[in-house]
Amino acid sequence: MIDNDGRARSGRERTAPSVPARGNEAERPVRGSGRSIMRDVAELAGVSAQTVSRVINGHPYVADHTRQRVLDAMRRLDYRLNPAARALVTRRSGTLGIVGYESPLYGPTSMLYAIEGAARAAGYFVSVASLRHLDRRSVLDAVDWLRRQSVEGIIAIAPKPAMASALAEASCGLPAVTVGGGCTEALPSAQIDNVEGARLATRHLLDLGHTTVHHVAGPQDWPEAGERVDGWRAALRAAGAPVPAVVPGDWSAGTGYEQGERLARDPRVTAIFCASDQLALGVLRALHEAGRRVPGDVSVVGFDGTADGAHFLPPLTSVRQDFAELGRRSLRLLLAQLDRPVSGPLPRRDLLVPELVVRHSAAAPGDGDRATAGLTLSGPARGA
Amino acid sequence: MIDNDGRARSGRERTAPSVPARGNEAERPVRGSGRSIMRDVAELAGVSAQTVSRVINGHPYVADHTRQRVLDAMRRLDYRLNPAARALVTRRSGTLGIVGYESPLYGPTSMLYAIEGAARAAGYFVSVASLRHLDRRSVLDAVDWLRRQSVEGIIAIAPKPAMASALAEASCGLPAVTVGGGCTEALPSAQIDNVEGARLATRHLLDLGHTTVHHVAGPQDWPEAGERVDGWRAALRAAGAPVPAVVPGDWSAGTGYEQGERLARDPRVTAIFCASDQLALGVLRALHEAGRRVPGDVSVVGFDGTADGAHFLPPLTSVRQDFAELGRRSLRLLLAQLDRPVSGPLPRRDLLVPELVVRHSAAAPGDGDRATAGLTLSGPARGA
DNA sequence: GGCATTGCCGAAATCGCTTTCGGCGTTCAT
DNA sequence: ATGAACGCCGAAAGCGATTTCGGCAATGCC
Repeated sequence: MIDNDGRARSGRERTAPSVPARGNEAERPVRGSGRSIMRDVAELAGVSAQTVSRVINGHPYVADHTRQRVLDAMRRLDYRLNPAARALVTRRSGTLGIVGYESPLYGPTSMLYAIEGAARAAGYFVSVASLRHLDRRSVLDAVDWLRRQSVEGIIAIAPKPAMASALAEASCGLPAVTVGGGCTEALPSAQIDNVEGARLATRHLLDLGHTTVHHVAGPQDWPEAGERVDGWRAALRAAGAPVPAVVPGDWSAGTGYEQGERLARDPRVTAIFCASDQLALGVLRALHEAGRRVPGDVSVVGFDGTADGAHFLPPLTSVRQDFAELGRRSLRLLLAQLDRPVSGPLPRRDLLVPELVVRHSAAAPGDGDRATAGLTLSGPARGA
Repeated sequence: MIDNDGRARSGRERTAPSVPARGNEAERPVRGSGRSIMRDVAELAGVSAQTVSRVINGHPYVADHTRQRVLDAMRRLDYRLNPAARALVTRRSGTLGIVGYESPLYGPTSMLYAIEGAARAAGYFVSVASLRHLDRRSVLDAVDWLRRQSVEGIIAIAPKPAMASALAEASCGLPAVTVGGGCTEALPSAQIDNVEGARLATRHLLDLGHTTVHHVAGPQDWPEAGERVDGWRAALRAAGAPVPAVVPGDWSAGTGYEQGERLARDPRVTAIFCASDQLALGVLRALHEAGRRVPGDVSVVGFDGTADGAHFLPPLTSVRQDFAELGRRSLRLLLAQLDRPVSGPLPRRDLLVPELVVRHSAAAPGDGDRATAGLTLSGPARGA
């Protein structure tokens, strides 16, 4: 066993056990610090390393008793496979990247963990790259950073189209999906069906007997806000109801309050659909201050279905977005790309239909005394 | 170049360029799909692979013009280092793990991204493991999962002591820190100085002239809640003020409202310190309904300093926790452990002193008319 | 002039795993 | 009886980087 340069090869022979295998650990504890490698397991089990590999990877053609011996040895040595070594040879890192952004909003933050949970169930690690700003440049940097750790796919929690298209550009050759408002033709995406959600909310108010519904919208440059406007308008048109001017806003309680004050002064306003629960919170307060009872004088419906909404006064009827499910769907979209890189047409857009959560902020017009009497005195409802 | 088994070695020789280097790509595009490896760069630059390595790792003893040639080659080939190969030999994955949990609370969710940002600045990847439940078992699983991808250290966003100690146990041998409420002797941690924050809030109310301050607390099994009780009590004692019974609660607006109703009925209550902004929101509403003006009749101070608080009615004076900074501090603690694994005594507990954000919900007792006159009519303040 | 030092760079070994190739012994079909 | 097929397993060759060891020139010092 002499190499062509004349030097003896270092201790790789199974017949030279006295040569320290790694580092300078004089003794290798049988029950060790998780530092054992596949060869240790193989030796202890009396098989070769690749049989151990076969066991780990669930290959067939391993005798049951051999498998047992290997598994025992793994347990005794507290063996942990080295993912880097595996990744090196398989060319698969086993990790997915998530591009996320810090936001005071309820939705985006709760999706991340859901995605991770689902990814873990599918055997993938998840690493994140955060966005400092919601702009192109940040997305490009984040994707580049994720590529550097050779993620196998990327999910971007991207509320704006500019971000989605930046992802499409930067991820070239890498499976990627968007989730949330921003989406682009180039990439599959999972989204809430905002149009349908808004329609649900509006129709609910119409069905209760309101002649029309006013809408406090989200920020103009977020597609989700626009879609909710569309749904609201469509429901109104379908019912032959007059379509009031959109009340512009952002997602915050602050502007909800401001716009709510204006709406409160208009006695013809009996139903308001808000693009977010926070908006609704502000509107609710403004109405309350103006002496207009909810839902007696004015009905209000929100959008988000946050847990806090159940504690508003009165408990807020809202359109619940299941962010966790949305996260899981986006992962499914990504996994589909991963399994068959060039498969048939995948759904480009997985639309998750939201659900109306009826609580107590919406009622028939003029139904005030009966509807609110109990509510105002009792605490907030405990519903989820 | 014949191996001892008699078979010719496969194409590793630089003199056999016709042998495809990898896979079956017939031609290797100079401007390629990021699939080039270090040897390609070396060839193009006319140097050896380890010189390329030296350039990448910033080793000295590389001539300037050589370095330039290598950098040019890297650019032309769009070369990306294979992290798995590096990790395999360096035994460092370059990634950190974060154990987080999904929560409707404002704080925990915003720390994650801050930590990631700081970690990226320090050259570390970040991968996450989410907790389905806030219990021991989940923490153990999450840490195990992170270990499997050989993270170099772990930060746990753990609000309860049981979780911190589970981390301490599971992370054995791996640098780890906790951030947030839960902490254990065994692990360093970064935390808000809740005692000082509560003292700040209480003293602020006392300084305004209130004879005492009532406290609506957070959930009993969260240390953060307990610490805030301690700080409140300490401030009261230091001022010689009577110490009312703690009003128990959790973090939610719902219980804030419930407890607020009770407090509102007690005319002696002129100042309330709430353990969270959400709690304060509920209290505010209860007071408003009871016809007690804020801050004219009753002053209220929250804890969190959420952006929404600036839009409460009236804008909420609160104790701001800088979660982003907290995240960065926890990372610093971890990095310190990483650089010198057995260094001297590190700060076991990095206490971040929060800051009182004075808005308009607290004033001198009986100061009602002047203080609220303008506020009630104007919109919510625009302060951060 | 001789020798050690310094600056720069290359050959080979190595990290721990998977893959490819092939070797046995049994069983099955012919 | 014989060849093929199958079940089970091992040897060796990588994956693409870093590390160790060493080589060669130019320089500094005695």
